[in-house]
Amino acid sequence: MLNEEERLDLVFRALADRTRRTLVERLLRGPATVSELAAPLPMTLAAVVQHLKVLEAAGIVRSEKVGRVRTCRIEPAPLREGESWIGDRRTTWESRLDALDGLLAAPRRDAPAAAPDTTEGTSP
Amino acid sequence: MLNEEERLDLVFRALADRTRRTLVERLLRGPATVSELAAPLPMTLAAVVQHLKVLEAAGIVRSEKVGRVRTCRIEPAPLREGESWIGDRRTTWESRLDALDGLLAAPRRDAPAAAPDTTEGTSP
DNA sequence: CAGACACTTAAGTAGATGCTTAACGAAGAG
DNA sequence: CTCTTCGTTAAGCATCTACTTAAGTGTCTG
Repeated sequence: MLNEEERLDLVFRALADRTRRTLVERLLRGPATVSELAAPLPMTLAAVVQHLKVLEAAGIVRSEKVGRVRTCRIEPAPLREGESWIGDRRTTWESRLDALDGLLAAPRRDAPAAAPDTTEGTSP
Repeated sequence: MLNEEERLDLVFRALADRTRRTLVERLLRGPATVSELAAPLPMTLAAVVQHLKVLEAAGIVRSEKVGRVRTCRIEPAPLREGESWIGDRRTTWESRLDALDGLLAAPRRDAPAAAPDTTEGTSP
């Protein structure tokens, strides 16, 4: 199985291509066959199949073949994982800013005066 | 200037690498110089500089040189843009599922019976 | 000034990506 | 059974990526 870092690699890499994002948006409206997905796109069906493999490797798309037709649908969990990774970090960032704000807005006499910059800096 | 699609390409591509995600996490704790960022990583400083260029191209990191030292910090807006792209799509997906749920849970006699599958499908 | 320091840039390389064409396999339709 | 349709697979190709080493450029420091 894949660990979290590997899954994030695959999810972000999958989303880092306009064609693949277009495929995702199409699939949000409902399942579709490979041909249906390829039809509006300015490339060969073979190329679309390759993009779908990238999305499947990331777990974003699941597909099933019936007869000669493969039907694809979205699997939302990996998208949620990518969204959360960013969201968690953004939250960290924002609460760090709030903490700094607090320090600047209500400086206490008994606390050390505000440092010139932020939290970090390699100590000598 | 970059349009939205190009910005998303750059943001997701920037996040699709474990080393760059590590750099982002380090910078969330506060600004850091190039050497500080490179120190814990198992690669040359030159490689780290190249990763930082990718992050800067995506707008995720901003940096400023004072004397011979370049200090880097996070710029949260592009992260938010990536997060929103995913979030908006996930919301679409979830409300689509809710709508389907509603149809299945409370089928009305005066409405057409539930279709075998979901919304879409190329009509004959 | 000399030398260390903090990058910067350039060139090279192995491997991945995003496509194409082309040949094939298997399922339905006439 | 033949012909299309739907998809798969392989090969090839130009480009991009993630590094490396090596040779700079400016900036402090003693």
